Amino acid sequence: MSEMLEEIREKLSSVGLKATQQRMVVYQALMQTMNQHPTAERIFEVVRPHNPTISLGTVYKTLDTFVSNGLAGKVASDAGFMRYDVNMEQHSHIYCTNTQEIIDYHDEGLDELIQQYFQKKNIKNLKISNIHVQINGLKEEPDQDIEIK
Amino acid sequence: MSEMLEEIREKLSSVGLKATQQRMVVYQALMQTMNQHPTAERIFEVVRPHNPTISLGTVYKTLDTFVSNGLAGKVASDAGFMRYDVNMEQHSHIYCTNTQEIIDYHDEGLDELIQQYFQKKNIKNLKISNIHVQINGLKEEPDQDIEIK
DNA sequence: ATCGCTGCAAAGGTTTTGCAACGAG
DNA sequence: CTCGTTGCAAAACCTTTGCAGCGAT
Repeated sequence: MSEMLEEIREKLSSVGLKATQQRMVVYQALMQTMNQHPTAERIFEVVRPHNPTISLGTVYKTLDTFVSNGLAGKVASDAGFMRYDVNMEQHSHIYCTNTQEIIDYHDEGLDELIQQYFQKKNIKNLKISNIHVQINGLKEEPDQDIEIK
Repeated sequence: MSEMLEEIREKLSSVGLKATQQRMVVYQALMQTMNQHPTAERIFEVVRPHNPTISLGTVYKTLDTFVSNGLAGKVASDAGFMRYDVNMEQHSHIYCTNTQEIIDYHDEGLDELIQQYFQKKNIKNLKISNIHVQINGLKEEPDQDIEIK
């Protein structure tokens, strides 16, 4: 079977976690639904059909385990529930007001620009760990993707 | 008494809302605690002593009314509850990892810089409505304020 | 064999809702 | 007077917790 399973297994053991069935499938589901920035419930829906005995509580626990071990991120959505993200690289988000999508946006040029801006500014008593840009907007053609050149 | 009450009354009627006692005091509390980005519960605590009959449910309803009428903003905190903000000008937030504070940060230079950056970039199918910068960091001296020159 | 993980169900905390009584315009 | 607003309590919602049994190392 795919070497992806092996990769996940390694990822888990690299942070000292047992490679249980549940963790394997939750991690896979996170990867599959990465661009949806899924909720715990969503992961549960994805995983359940092929793993009928997994419980929602376990999904929550598993996701939190990933977060504490740096394998995933967790962000509060404005609708009041949590969304998870396996994309651990520095990146920003584009929120589509009309389609409700959250699109990952990685742009080194922008990151550098902002870093430099703050270096020039003289900020006392704040050690900046990271900066996150949230772009709100709407798709003019909801059915089509956003193109960035 | 202060002309502030009159200002609030006007603000309410300008969006077509009745100036009830409860709305008046909730709005005042929002202003008083502006820099704390209060939760509904916090507003309730502030308001309750002087208004012993107001209920938490009313605070929630009132805050939501303000949000739908553009009188306040609502943001999900990473701890899983909502925080409210009467500062309706375009502004960014500094999150202090150690003190849990959320500090308003308004910087036209930064806003312009980012606007220009995106104008130069050629983005198709996205109409940007606004951009919000979230700066995460920690205070080196938790007891003292952050200074930005 | 051990110790951590899972599943279940119950509890927790925040926010919403339904409805009768109230009050601002 | 009228219709929107309030207060209360119950419900809804998402997430966490406790614990007995299970399973990965």
